[in-house]
Amino acid sequence: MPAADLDQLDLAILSRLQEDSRTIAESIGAQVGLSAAAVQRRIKRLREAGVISREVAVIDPKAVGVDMTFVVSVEMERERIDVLDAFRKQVLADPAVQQCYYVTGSADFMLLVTCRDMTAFEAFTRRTFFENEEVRHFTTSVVMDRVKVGLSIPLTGG
Amino acid sequence: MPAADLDQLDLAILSRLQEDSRTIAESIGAQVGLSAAAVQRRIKRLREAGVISREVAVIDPKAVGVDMTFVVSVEMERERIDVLDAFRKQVLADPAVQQCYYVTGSADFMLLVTCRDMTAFEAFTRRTFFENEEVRHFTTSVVMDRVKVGLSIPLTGG
DNA sequence: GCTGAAACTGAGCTGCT
DNA sequence: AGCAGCTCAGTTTCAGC
Repeated sequence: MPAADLDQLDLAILSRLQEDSRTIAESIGAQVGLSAAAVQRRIKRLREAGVISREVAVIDPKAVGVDMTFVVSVEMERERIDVLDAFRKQVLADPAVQQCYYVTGSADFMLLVTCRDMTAFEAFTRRTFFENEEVRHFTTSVVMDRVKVGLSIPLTGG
Repeated sequence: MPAADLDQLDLAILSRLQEDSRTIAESIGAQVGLSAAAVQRRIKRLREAGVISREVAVIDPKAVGVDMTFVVSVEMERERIDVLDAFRKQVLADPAVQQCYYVTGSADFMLLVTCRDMTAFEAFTRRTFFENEEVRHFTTSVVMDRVKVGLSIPLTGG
């Protein structure tokens, strides 16, 4: 859903909601100079237009005993559409894979993987890479610190 | 806030909320076999305990005219605490940086950067890398496809 | 068209059992 | 934990700009 025409008020509303989706409309309205009802109407439109694609709870990984994060770059044997699509489907179905990007450069895919422990990660590498003939090479980096974690979009400047 | 003691009901609730934080308690209760009030009480506890760290709106980048994503690996000149901390602060303050991880391996940091266009990305590389004496090397991969984008935590198995 | 005000609906909260 | 009532945010209606 590309290029909905958004004015400055919409951007201000989005900016607040991507920080905290539970912010009440009255608070946003007070900031941007709109009534609560007007803000809610805009939010509803933004949702229906797909500008707000979803609203999610972010869970502290440590609290649920998932404490390890890995950045994995993957190089496929051949860049064939069916091979790439098969890999896409595999990572989409794998709950350990938080994020997957198809990228230019020497690597084909960049993965962000979370696991309970090293054993779980080894199980992941086996099912994802070693048992896949089409994976030529993969490189793992262990995340020591999640310096910044977000899905926020830069709405101003950028 | 590590290792709150969560039972299967809590995990089921979290599982729903990290997909859609607007799911009403009654719907979750019907699924897990709890009253709406009980679900709401648990959600409140999960928030207060920090298990649910935040609730955010996910915005479609294309809808706001931000259409380019990059994966950037960064190698610092020296691994000194003050140098690393300074870089941390810089990326935390930069709205173009969605995610930043401090990692093991040849690279020191992995960044996920979103920009409106190539010009904006060039401006980012200048202010972040070229004007920073401590950055030895950086490698950019252009994201061609966001195969999977999420912050969800694998609550089962994993 | 989009706004603000007010009435309506519905979900979250709280006290009680 | 469940139930019932209360509270408050979101929704809809309406009139006005």
